[in-house]
Amino acid sequence: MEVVHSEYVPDPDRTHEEMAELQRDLVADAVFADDVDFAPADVALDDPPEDRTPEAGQQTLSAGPAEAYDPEGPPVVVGIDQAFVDDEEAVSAAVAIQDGAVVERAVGRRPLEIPYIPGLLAFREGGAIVDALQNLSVPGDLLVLDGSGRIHFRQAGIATHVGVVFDTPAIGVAKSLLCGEPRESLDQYFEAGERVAIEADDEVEAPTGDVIGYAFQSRQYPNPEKRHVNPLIVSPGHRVDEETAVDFVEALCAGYKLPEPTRLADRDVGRLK
DNA sequence: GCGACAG
DNA sequence: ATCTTGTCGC
Repeated sequence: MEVVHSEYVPDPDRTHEEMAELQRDLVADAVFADDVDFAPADVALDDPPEDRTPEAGQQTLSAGPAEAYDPEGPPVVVGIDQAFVDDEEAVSAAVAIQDGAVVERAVGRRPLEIPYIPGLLAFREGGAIVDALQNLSVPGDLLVLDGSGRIHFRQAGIATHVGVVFDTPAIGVAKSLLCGEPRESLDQYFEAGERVAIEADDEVEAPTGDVIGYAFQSRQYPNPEKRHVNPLIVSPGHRVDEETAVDFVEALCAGYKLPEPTRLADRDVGRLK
Protein backbone atom coordinates (compact mmCIF):
# COMPACT_ATOMS: atom_id res chain seq x y z
CA MET A 1 0.00 0.00 0.00
CA GLU A 2 1.09 3.56 -0.55
CA VAL A 3 1.04 6.56 1.73
CA VAL A 4 -1.36 9.25 0.56
CA HIS A 5 -0.77 11.93 3.19
CA SER A 6 2.95 11.88 3.89
CA GLU A 7 2.63 15.09 5.88
CA TYR A 8 0.78 13.12 8.57
CA VAL A 9 3.17 10.19 8.87
CA PRO A 10 3.84 9.97 12.64
CA ASP A 11 7.25 11.38 13.46
CA PRO A 12 8.60 10.72 17.01
CA ASP A 13 11.12 13.49 16.44
CA ARG A 14 9.00 16.39 17.61
CA THR A 15 7.56 17.86 20.78
CA HIS A 16 4.40 16.60 22.45
CA GLU A 17 2.75 19.87 21.60
CA GLU A 18 3.61 19.46 17.93
CA MET A 19 2.29 15.89 18.02
CA ALA A 20 -1.03 17.10 19.42
CA GLU A 21 -1.13 19.80 16.77
CA LEU A 22 -0.48 17.26 14.00
CA GLN A 23 -3.39 15.23 15.35
CA ARG A 24 -5.70 18.24 15.18
CA ASP A 25 -4.57 18.84 11.60
CA LEU A 26 -5.14 15.30 10.43
CA VAL A 27 -8.53 15.08 12.10
CA ALA A 28 -9.62 17.83 9.74
CA ASP A 29 -9.12 15.27 6.95
CA ALA A 30 -10.66 12.38 8.87
CA VAL A 31 -14.16 11.24 7.90
CA PHE A 32 -16.33 9.70 10.61
CA ALA A 33 -19.05 8.77 8.14
CA ASP A 34 -19.41 5.89 5.69
CA ASP A 35 -17.30 6.28 2.57
CA VAL A 36 -16.74 2.63 1.69
CA ASP A 37 -17.92 0.87 -1.43
CA PHE A 38 -18.76 -2.42 0.25
CA ALA A 39 -20.72 -3.63 3.27
CA PRO A 40 -19.98 -5.74 6.37
CA ALA A 41 -21.79 -8.66 4.72
CA ASP A 42 -19.22 -8.57 1.92
CA VAL A 43 -16.39 -9.44 4.31
CA ALA A 44 -18.30 -11.51 6.86
CA LEU A 45 -16.63 -14.69 8.04
CA ASP A 46 -18.43 -17.97 8.59
CA ASP A 47 -20.16 -18.37 11.91
CA PRO A 48 -18.34 -20.69 14.28
CA PRO A 49 -19.69 -24.25 14.54
CA GLU A 50 -21.54 -24.82 17.81
CA ASP A 51 -19.56 -27.91 18.68
CA ARG A 52 -16.22 -26.16 18.92
CA THR A 53 -14.25 -27.27 21.92
CA PRO A 54 -10.63 -26.43 22.68
CA GLU A 55 -9.77 -29.99 21.70
CA ALA A 56 -11.59 -29.82 18.40
CA GLY A 57 -9.76 -26.60 17.66
CA GLN A 58 -11.31 -23.35 16.56
CA GLN A 59 -8.96 -22.56 13.70
CA THR A 60 -11.11 -20.54 11.39
CA LEU A 61 -8.55 -19.17 9.02
CA SER A 62 -5.52 -21.03 7.79
CA ALA A 63 -2.24 -20.12 9.42
CA GLY A 64 -0.38 -21.65 6.51
CA PRO A 65 0.78 -20.25 3.15
CA ALA A 66 -1.22 -17.42 1.63
CA GLU A 67 -3.87 -18.09 -0.98
CA ALA A 68 -3.80 -16.24 -4.28
CA TYR A 69 -5.04 -12.66 -4.25
CA ASP A 70 -7.82 -11.91 -6.68
CA PRO A 71 -7.89 -8.29 -7.89
CA GLU A 72 -11.47 -8.83 -8.99
CA GLY A 73 -12.46 -10.60 -5.81
CA PRO A 74 -14.09 -9.51 -2.53
CA PRO A 75 -12.70 -6.63 -0.42
CA VAL A 76 -9.38 -7.16 1.35
CA VAL A 77 -9.40 -6.61 5.12
CA VAL A 78 -6.08 -6.03 6.85
CA GLY A 79 -5.51 -6.82 10.51
CA ILE A 80 -2.56 -5.11 12.20
CA ASP A 81 -0.87 -5.67 15.56
CA GLN A 82 2.37 -4.71 17.31
CA ALA A 83 4.86 -6.19 19.72
CA PHE A 84 8.15 -4.94 21.11
CA VAL A 85 11.64 -6.32 21.15
CA ASP A 86 13.66 -5.55 24.26
CA ASP A 87 11.85 -2.25 24.65
CA GLU A 88 13.94 -0.86 21.82
CA GLU A 89 12.12 -1.83 18.64
CA ALA A 90 8.49 -1.96 17.56
CA VAL A 91 7.47 -4.80 15.26
CA SER A 92 4.22 -4.63 13.34
CA ALA A 93 2.48 -7.50 11.55
CA ALA A 94 -0.17 -6.96 8.86
CA VAL A 95 -2.35 -9.83 7.67
CA ALA A 96 -4.47 -9.38 4.54
CA ILE A 97 -7.63 -11.44 4.26
CA GLN A 98 -9.84 -11.87 1.21
CA ASP A 99 -12.86 -14.12 0.95
CA GLY A 100 -12.05 -15.71 4.29
CA ALA A 101 -8.48 -16.63 3.41
CA VAL A 102 -5.10 -15.08 4.11
CA VAL A 103 -3.68 -13.64 0.88
CA GLU A 104 -0.59 -11.91 2.27
CA ARG A 105 1.42 -11.20 5.39
CA ALA A 106 3.79 -8.28 5.90
CA VAL A 107 6.07 -7.06 8.65
CA GLY A 108 7.28 -3.61 9.63
CA ARG A 109 9.89 -2.46 12.15
CA ARG A 110 10.94 0.80 13.75
CA PRO A 111 13.11 1.76 16.71
CA LEU A 112 11.13 2.86 19.77
CA GLU A 113 11.88 6.55 20.16
CA ILE A 114 9.40 7.64 22.78
CA PRO A 115 7.70 6.00 25.76
CA TYR A 116 4.04 5.12 25.86
CA ILE A 117 2.03 8.27 26.41
CA PRO A 118 -1.79 8.05 26.50
CA GLY A 119 -3.04 9.98 23.50
CA LEU A 120 0.23 9.80 21.58
CA LEU A 121 0.35 6.06 20.85
CA ALA A 122 0.61 6.60 17.09
CA PHE A 123 3.93 8.36 17.51
CA ARG A 124 5.37 5.35 19.32
CA GLU A 125 3.95 2.51 17.20
CA GLY A 126 2.73 4.24 14.06
CA GLY A 127 6.05 4.15 12.23
CA ALA A 128 6.24 0.37 12.35
CA ILE A 129 2.63 0.13 11.13
CA VAL A 130 3.24 2.44 8.19
CA ASP A 131 6.30 0.36 7.38
CA ALA A 132 4.31 -2.88 7.45
CA LEU A 133 1.54 -1.50 5.26
CA GLN A 134 4.05 -0.15 2.75
CA ASN A 135 5.48 -3.66 2.57
CA LEU A 136 2.03 -5.02 1.77
CA SER A 137 1.66 -5.44 -1.99
CA VAL A 138 -2.08 -6.07 -2.11
CA PRO A 139 -4.31 -3.02 -1.66
CA GLY A 140 -6.18 -3.17 1.64
CA ASP A 141 -9.80 -2.02 1.47
CA LEU A 142 -10.30 -1.88 5.23
CA LEU A 143 -7.77 -1.62 8.05
CA VAL A 144 -8.42 -2.99 11.52
CA LEU A 145 -6.06 -1.47 14.09
CA ASP A 146 -5.53 -2.41 17.71
CA GLY A 147 -6.29 0.73 19.67
CA SER A 148 -8.72 3.61 19.46
CA GLY A 149 -9.89 5.68 16.55
CA ARG A 150 -12.29 8.49 17.31
CA ILE A 151 -12.38 7.54 20.99
CA HIS A 152 -9.43 9.80 21.70
CA PHE A 153 -8.88 13.20 23.32
CA ARG A 154 -8.49 14.86 19.92
CA GLN A 155 -10.44 12.19 18.01
CA ALA A 156 -7.12 11.16 16.50
CA GLY A 157 -6.39 7.69 17.84
CA ILE A 158 -3.97 5.39 16.05
CA ALA A 159 -6.74 3.99 13.82
CA THR A 160 -7.70 7.47 12.66
CA HIS A 161 -4.07 8.42 12.18
CA VAL A 162 -3.18 5.38 10.06
CA GLY A 163 -6.47 5.49 8.17
CA VAL A 164 -5.93 9.11 7.12
CA VAL A 165 -2.26 8.56 6.21
CA PHE A 166 -3.32 5.88 3.72
CA ASP A 167 -6.75 7.47 3.10
CA THR A 168 -8.24 4.03 3.60
CA PRO A 169 -11.30 3.01 5.63
CA ALA A 170 -10.08 2.08 9.11
CA ILE A 171 -11.50 0.88 12.42
CA GLY A 172 -10.03 0.95 15.91
CA VAL A 173 -10.52 -2.06 18.18
CA ALA A 174 -9.26 -1.58 21.74
CA LYS A 175 -9.48 -3.76 24.81
CA SER A 176 -10.07 -0.92 27.24
CA LEU A 177 -11.51 2.58 27.22
CA LEU A 178 -9.16 5.53 26.79
CA CYS A 179 -11.73 8.27 27.34
CA GLY A 180 -15.36 9.11 26.81
CA GLU A 181 -18.48 8.29 28.81
CA PRO A 182 -20.35 4.99 28.37
CA ARG A 183 -24.13 5.51 28.35
CA GLU A 184 -24.40 2.48 30.56
CA SER A 185 -21.89 1.24 33.10
CA LEU A 186 -19.43 -1.22 31.58
CA ASP A 187 -18.95 -2.69 35.04
CA GLN A 188 -21.48 -5.42 34.38
CA TYR A 189 -21.82 -8.46 32.16
CA PHE A 190 -23.24 -8.28 28.67
CA GLU A 191 -24.39 -10.96 26.27
CA ALA A 192 -22.74 -11.50 22.92
CA GLY A 193 -23.93 -8.91 20.44
CA GLU A 194 -24.73 -6.15 22.94
CA ARG A 195 -23.53 -2.61 22.28
CA VAL A 196 -23.14 0.35 24.62
CA ALA A 197 -22.62 3.80 23.10
CA ILE A 198 -19.61 5.84 24.21
CA GLU A 199 -20.24 9.58 24.30
CA ALA A 200 -17.78 12.45 24.18
CA ASP A 201 -17.31 14.14 27.53
CA ASP A 202 -15.41 17.29 28.49
CA GLU A 203 -12.02 15.75 27.85
CA VAL A 204 -12.80 14.91 24.25
CA GLU A 205 -12.51 17.64 21.63
CA ALA A 206 -15.96 16.94 20.21
CA PRO A 207 -19.44 18.16 21.14
CA THR A 208 -20.29 16.68 24.55
CA GLY A 209 -22.79 13.88 24.12
CA ASP A 210 -21.75 12.95 20.59
CA VAL A 211 -21.45 9.19 20.14
CA ILE A 212 -17.81 8.52 19.31
CA GLY A 213 -17.81 4.74 19.47
CA TYR A 214 -19.20 1.63 21.15
CA ALA A 215 -18.37 -1.00 23.70
CA PHE A 216 -19.18 -4.21 21.83
CA GLN A 217 -19.57 -7.62 23.43
CA SER A 218 -18.15 -9.88 20.72
CA ARG A 219 -18.55 -13.06 22.74
CA GLN A 220 -19.53 -14.24 26.20
CA TYR A 221 -19.43 -17.42 28.27
CA PRO A 222 -22.61 -19.27 29.26
CA ASN A 223 -22.29 -18.21 32.90
CA PRO A 224 -20.59 -14.76 33.14
CA GLU A 225 -20.82 -14.92 36.92
CA LYS A 226 -18.21 -17.61 36.91
CA ARG A 227 -16.21 -16.75 33.85
CA HIS A 228 -16.65 -13.75 31.61
CA VAL A 229 -15.25 -11.78 28.68
CA ASN A 230 -14.87 -8.00 28.66
CA PRO A 231 -16.33 -6.05 25.74
CA LEU A 232 -14.24 -4.65 22.91
CA ILE A 233 -14.06 -0.88 22.49
CA VAL A 234 -14.79 -0.09 18.85
CA SER A 235 -14.54 3.30 17.20
CA PRO A 236 -14.32 4.63 13.67
CA GLY A 237 -10.85 5.39 12.39
CA HIS A 238 -11.60 6.83 8.98
CA ARG A 239 -14.40 6.67 6.38
CA VAL A 240 -16.81 4.62 8.50
CA ASP A 241 -19.33 5.80 11.07
CA GLU A 242 -19.72 4.45 14.59
CA GLU A 243 -22.45 1.91 13.81
CA THR A 244 -20.80 0.64 10.65
CA ALA A 245 -17.52 0.20 12.50
CA VAL A 246 -19.21 -2.17 14.93
CA ASP A 247 -21.08 -3.93 12.12
CA PHE A 248 -17.74 -4.66 10.44
CA VAL A 249 -16.16 -5.90 13.64
CA GLU A 250 -19.13 -8.15 14.31
CA ALA A 251 -18.93 -9.55 10.77
CA LEU A 252 -15.21 -10.21 11.20
CA CYS A 253 -15.50 -12.07 14.49
CA ALA A 254 -15.55 -15.85 14.23
CA GLY A 255 -16.06 -17.24 17.69
CA TYR A 256 -13.31 -15.42 19.52
CA LYS A 257 -13.26 -12.13 21.38
CA LEU A 258 -11.06 -10.46 18.76
CA PRO A 259 -11.95 -10.08 15.09
CA GLU A 260 -10.13 -12.67 12.98
CA PRO A 261 -7.80 -10.25 11.14
CA THR A 262 -6.54 -8.95 14.47
CA ARG A 263 -6.14 -12.44 15.92
CA LEU A 264 -4.01 -13.55 13.01
CA ALA A 265 -1.84 -10.45 13.14
CA ASP A 266 -1.60 -11.05 16.88
CA ARG A 267 -0.36 -14.55 16.33
CA ASP A 268 2.10 -13.45 13.65
CA VAL A 269 3.67 -10.72 15.72
CA GLY A 270 3.86 -13.10 18.63
CA ARG A 271 5.93 -15.73 16.87
CA LEU A 272 8.12 -13.03 15.36
CA LYS A 273 9.55 -12.45 18.77
C1' DG B 1 -2.24 20.54 42.12
C1' DC B 2 -5.53 16.16 41.36
C1' DG B 3 -7.18 12.58 38.49
C1' DA B 4 -7.30 9.64 34.15
C1' DC B 5 -5.08 7.48 30.65
C1' DA B 6 -5.32 2.76 23.90
C1' DG B 7 -0.63 -0.16 23.78
C1' DA C 1 2.73 -3.71 25.79
C1' DT C 2 5.66 -7.10 28.93
C1' DC C 3 7.20 -10.38 32.96
C1' DT C 4 5.00 -15.96 33.24
C1' DT C 5 2.83 -21.91 35.39
C1' DG C 6 -0.58 -23.58 36.67
C1' DT C 7 -5.34 -23.55 36.99
C1' DC C 8 -10.30 -22.92 36.64
C1' DG C 9 -14.21 -23.30 33.62
C1' DC C 10 -16.34 -24.66 29.25
